[in-house]
Amino acid sequence: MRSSLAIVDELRAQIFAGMRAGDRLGTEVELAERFGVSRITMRDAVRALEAEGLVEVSVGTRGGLRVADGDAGRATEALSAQLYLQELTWQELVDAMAVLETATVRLAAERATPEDVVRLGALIEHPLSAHDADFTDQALDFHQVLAQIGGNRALLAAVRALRGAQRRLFAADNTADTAASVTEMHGRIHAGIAAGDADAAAEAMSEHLGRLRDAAGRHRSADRV
Amino acid sequence: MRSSLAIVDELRAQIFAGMRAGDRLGTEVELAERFGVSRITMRDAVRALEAEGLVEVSVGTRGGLRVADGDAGRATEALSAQLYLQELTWQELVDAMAVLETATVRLAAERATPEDVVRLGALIEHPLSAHDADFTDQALDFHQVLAQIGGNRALLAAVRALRGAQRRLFAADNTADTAASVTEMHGRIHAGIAAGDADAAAEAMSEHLGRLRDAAGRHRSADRV
DNA sequence: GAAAATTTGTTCGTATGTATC
DNA sequence: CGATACATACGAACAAATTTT
Repeated sequence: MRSSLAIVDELRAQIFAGMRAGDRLGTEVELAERFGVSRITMRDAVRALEAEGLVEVSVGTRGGLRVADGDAGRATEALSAQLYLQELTWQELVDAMAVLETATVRLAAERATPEDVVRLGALIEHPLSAHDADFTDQALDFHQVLAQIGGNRALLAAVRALRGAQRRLFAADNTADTAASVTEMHGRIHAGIAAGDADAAAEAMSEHLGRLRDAAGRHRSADRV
Repeated sequence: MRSSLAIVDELRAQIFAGMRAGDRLGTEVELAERFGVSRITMRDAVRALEAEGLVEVSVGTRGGLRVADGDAGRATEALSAQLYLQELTWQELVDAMAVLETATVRLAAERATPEDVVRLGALIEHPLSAHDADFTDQALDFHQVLAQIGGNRALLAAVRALRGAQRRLFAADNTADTAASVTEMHGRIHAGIAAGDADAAAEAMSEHLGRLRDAAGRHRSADRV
């Protein structure tokens, strides 16, 4: 058994037992001494904690380890990678999208500022064509910004975590038809958000997802994504 | 800039460019040579990839780095920690729960096997009292098993990711009244699942969440969890 | 702005534990 | 059981970055 794992567990527990973002944990050398290991072993633990997004490391005087201020980005990417590796079924993915996206689009419609409307609009202003490499990413950005505008960080993280699986799926399924449909539906969703009409936006989202489900889902509902 | 970070990025990209669980990435020494760094620097990258749950490391002949088979558990815990550190608002948490739990309870009602019903029932058979240290954990287990039965791994991961924030919140809000309400509502949800009645189960869940919202939410809707 | 102090980043060499054949 | 391949772990040292003086 690797001794750095025990250190990771102990420091994680320490953080959860009341520490807050920004609190100091000490330097590599101090911690190595405290746990009675070499600096190399301590570094193993530090890298793991850092990758988990739990600590931040800085060099120089007053540097060392600090409790990270929550940035779910890294952890969300890791979860996204896991869902990708787990090879979600098409069914699981569209179901999860339906649940999350109809919720975030309603929140977004209720809370969008004029700046938000502009930011969202920028993502549909210059629609890409189906064979453009960035097409899928731009479309996914639209949904992510929607979740951002919704303002619920837990739901935003969930939407982001789907990205890995979505990319694999949608990139494999890019026809001119679906691209046109996506562009049209995003436009209607944007209009609903701009008008502050949650029902209209949710209705457009629902139709958008329904089309995605029909277009590719018919012949692969049991397939892995 | 740390060179191990570039290595992490490159290997992550390589994994996403078509590799699958179990595929070999090489040994530490091979990879260190390939990237032109020392073994220690390579180890930094390995620890980070491992903490992200992307690779698995084994010793001995035929050992080295392999692409991990997706186990979302680790990444989900990391995300849970992040949402904890971000200090979600009470509002964000109950909204996210409402979205996720009403979806998973419906799926569970549709798909539960007799064994699932028994497993879920075991969690409400011996209700704990409010001052019991495990009360909150048992209640959260109930929701988690519900999501498991639902069979959607993306939604299950999202439900699990809320756990850190939920624990902090509910543990601080344990009165005998809420405990009684939780026990009663879980019982009704279980009955709905057992009967395969998605509407009844969803209705009970909705009331359950509504009570939680009312009970503690009145005086702290803007508070951090 | 320059020098000093602090701390991580990186390297080499070496020894040990562990899994596979 | 022995040989091999591999990660784990240690110590000493220098380079690079950052903050304080």
